[in-house]
Amino acid sequence: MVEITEVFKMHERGAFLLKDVQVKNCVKLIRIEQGNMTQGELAKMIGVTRQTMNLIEAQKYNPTIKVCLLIAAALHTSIDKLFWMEDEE
Amino acid sequence: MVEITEVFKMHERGAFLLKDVQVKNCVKLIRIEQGNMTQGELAKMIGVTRQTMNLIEAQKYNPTIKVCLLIAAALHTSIDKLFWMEDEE
DNA sequence: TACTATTGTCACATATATATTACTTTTATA
DNA sequence: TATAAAAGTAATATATATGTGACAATAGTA
Repeated sequence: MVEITEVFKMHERGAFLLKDVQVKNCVKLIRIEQGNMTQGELAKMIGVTRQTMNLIEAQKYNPTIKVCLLIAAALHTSIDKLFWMEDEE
Repeated sequence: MVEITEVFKMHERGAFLLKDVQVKNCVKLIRIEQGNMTQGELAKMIGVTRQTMNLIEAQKYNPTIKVCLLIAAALHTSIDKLFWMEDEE
């Protein structure tokens, strides 16, 4: 896992971070911990489909900040604890 | 401004939050405070266009978590400090 | 005032987040 | 084991985030 300060140094070297960085999340872990709700329940709470929630948990989507804020609220946590950046590969 | 706990109570009442909630941010304020860089400079650092950064600061876009994480890193802060939810209207 | 940098904005094109429907695979539980 | 619930996934459609190019409006500065 790359620290934010480390990622910041990357672009100081001139890299275009948007393409070099990959977003990870622990939504599934926290969903199970927090009340053990299902993907479908969480999805319904925030107003997206179960399939969308599935893809977000599988880290195949780059969700919008709106959806992320709603997930964080539903799981009683913060975005900073749910999503972070890693190096590509 | 609506507290996260308050927003959470909304969906406990059965609301579909995705359509009822609106995302606000203070990117422009923090960009000026943090080294007084321009929209164009910030955009280049994270690899989006100046126009995209302009629309994000004007709160006309619902940016992806990836872009938000990069903005937070570039501005030496966290997503939780840059983005929050408010009631529609 | 004049000149320049910065910001705002528009029209159009493209990529992708999300929805919908349906099906298979896995997990839990009787 | 058998059955159902949950999760994974695929195809297709739609909405929208983002890119590109251009130009107007604003702010800063000589």
